[in-house]
Amino acid sequence: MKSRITITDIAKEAGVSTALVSFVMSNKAKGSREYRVRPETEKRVLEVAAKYDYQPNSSARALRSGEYRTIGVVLSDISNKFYAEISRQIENWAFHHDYVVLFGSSDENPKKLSNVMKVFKNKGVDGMIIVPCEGSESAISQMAGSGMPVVLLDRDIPGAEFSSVVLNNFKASVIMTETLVGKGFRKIEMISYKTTLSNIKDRESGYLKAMEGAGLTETRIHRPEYCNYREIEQIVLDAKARNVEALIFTTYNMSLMGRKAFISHGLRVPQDCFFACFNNSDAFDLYEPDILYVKQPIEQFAVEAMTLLVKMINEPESAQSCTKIILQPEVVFSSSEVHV
Amino acid sequence: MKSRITITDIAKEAGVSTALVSFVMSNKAKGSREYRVRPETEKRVLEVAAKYDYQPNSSARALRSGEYRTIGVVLSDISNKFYAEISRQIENWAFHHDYVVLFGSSDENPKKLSNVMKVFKNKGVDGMIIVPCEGSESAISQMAGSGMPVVLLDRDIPGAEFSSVVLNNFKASVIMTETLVGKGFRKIEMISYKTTLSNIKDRESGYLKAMEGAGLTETRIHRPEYCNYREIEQIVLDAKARNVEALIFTTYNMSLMGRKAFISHGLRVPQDCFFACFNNSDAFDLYEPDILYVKQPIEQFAVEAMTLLVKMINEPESAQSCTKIILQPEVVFSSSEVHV
DNA sequence: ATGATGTGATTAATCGTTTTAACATTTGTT
DNA sequence: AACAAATGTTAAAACGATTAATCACATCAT
Repeated sequence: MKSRITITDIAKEAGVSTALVSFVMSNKAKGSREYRVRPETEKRVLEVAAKYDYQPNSSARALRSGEYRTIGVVLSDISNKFYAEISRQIENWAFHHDYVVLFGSSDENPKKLSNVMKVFKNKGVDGMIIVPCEGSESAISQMAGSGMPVVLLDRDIPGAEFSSVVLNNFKASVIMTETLVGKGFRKIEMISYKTTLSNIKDRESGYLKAMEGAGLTETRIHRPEYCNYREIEQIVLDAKARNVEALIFTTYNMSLMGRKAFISHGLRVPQDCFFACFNNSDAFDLYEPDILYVKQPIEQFAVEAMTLLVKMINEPESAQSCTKIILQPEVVFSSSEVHV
Repeated sequence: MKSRITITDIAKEAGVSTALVSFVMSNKAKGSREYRVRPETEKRVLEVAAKYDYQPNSSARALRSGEYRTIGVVLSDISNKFYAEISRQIENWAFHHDYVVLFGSSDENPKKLSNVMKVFKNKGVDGMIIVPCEGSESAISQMAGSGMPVVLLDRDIPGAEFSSVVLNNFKASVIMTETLVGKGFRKIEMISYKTTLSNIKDRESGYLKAMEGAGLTETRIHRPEYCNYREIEQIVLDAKARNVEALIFTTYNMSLMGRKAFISHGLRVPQDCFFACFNNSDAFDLYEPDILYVKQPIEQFAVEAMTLLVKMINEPESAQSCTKIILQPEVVFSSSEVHV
């Protein structure tokens, strides 16, 4: 039973000290004047390491150096398609940058979010990417305050000093509304919900701003109490009765329920009422080429967030100043393409 | 700048040795005769630990004990809805059992799968849950052979001695086919693809078996070369021309393309041709209450796999014998319910 | 009184790295 | 030639836990 081979084995076989092996393996400052290892020694060590497929023990490394090369990601729900896709991109980035990712879901529950963060911190992560939920500000604040690099994703907490990567939801909403106006619709309403989170609030103000800009004073934002199907259905039916020409749904789940209501009651797009939303779904692509939606730059979300986070990790002084990255939205019509 | 507090701090404050603190914290064999700590001492240690919110450093613990309390999960693609939902359940189970989960995607590429497994092993996981892909047998074999507990999920590799948790795909396919026969269809065909993976092969044999059982000799399994939309579309159109009464799609992606083809060419379900598949989609629920599909027991997948894996981790002797868990399928009609 | 047994707690080695400080050796400068 | 600076390399001390071995003491049967 040959057990795992260690740095000592390599050092012995290469005829050098463990320190040298460590220097070579973690080729810190390689190329700089600081890196002082004779090329032939380096070659010898590398050869031995390769021969035994030596990989430094990450626990030992983490224990000694305090670097984990692990990122914690807390989403509201990883089974939500949007977050699942972001997770995929984050994982991909991490894989290519020698990081490893822990995923957790908050269920939109601040207590759960706080617990998951604690578990991650305790487990040892160098930083966290968080999709904040309603009421999670203090927990996140505490975590960031304890020195943990944190980047908010998708949603920002207005007024709070966190680094974040979010879509320009305001602009997206403006473009979307203007597009609808451009198609000749005048009676446009929005279905949203009561929240303090930035992404939704920005979508609301974008709508109002664009309506005002178009000289349309008749605006309306519905904010159902529980956001369940019955409420959404009621709003849709009511809108139809009042001859609303277009409905904008601000969340993925509500837009799914909205589509269901449309279909159940035979509302056709675009003839009866136009349908616009902020996240695409297979369901829409498949059946309705005339839906307007915001194309989320999934990969960019992941890359920007990870890059920013890693920078904060590596340059603690930069971690103090908070950086807000705002991604450009793209508003498109459902492509009718099936992506597989 | 107060740094992380350690076991030594706790020991000092409680006036005991670090060993004692360790005993108390990891209350091994609590209750058994082995656990020899005076209750009042234990209480004192616990109080001090609570006071400082002490959490043992997991790197140090892992380094010394070899236990990571971390599971590696390698799926084909975490952004695939089915796997995203499984991930959610796995994460949930882990959270409640004090484990943490690393997720990775193989992209159905055995080389990538092998790399991700290596990264996970090197990072330190106690065991892995793997969705194998075509050609990954040797890599998984090697990993399992090196002593790493491994449980296959969703797909099994026929003939290989791996523990696994899979659906009874054969039975699902039989039920599905019988249901279609029961609805009066006789000309039923299947759209599958060339593979060695168990789940697909079982679906094929289930279909053939049920058809034979019903005395229907006219069977046909299509196996498109590249499984792209053009091929699927062609098969669907051809089937329509030949008055095929029902089509069974064996994979999620192909069923999406199939639906697309149905819709593009105005085929209605059930009037023109019936549609059956093995994974539900939002898209189907939303628009077609008459689709037949296999309801995958998502939570059971996760719970069974994790339970089995943890058992293998904790009882190395049991890890030798391979356990195959077969989950019961449920075949249902698209519910027309929107789940949010 | 003696040795055996049981109980509660401690000592110190160990896990596999990283990293600081020091040690040689070579090179460069005057 | 003498000393400084640069270049390679190493010894040894961490990092923060776990755990085998040991110890000190009390209890108890003989």
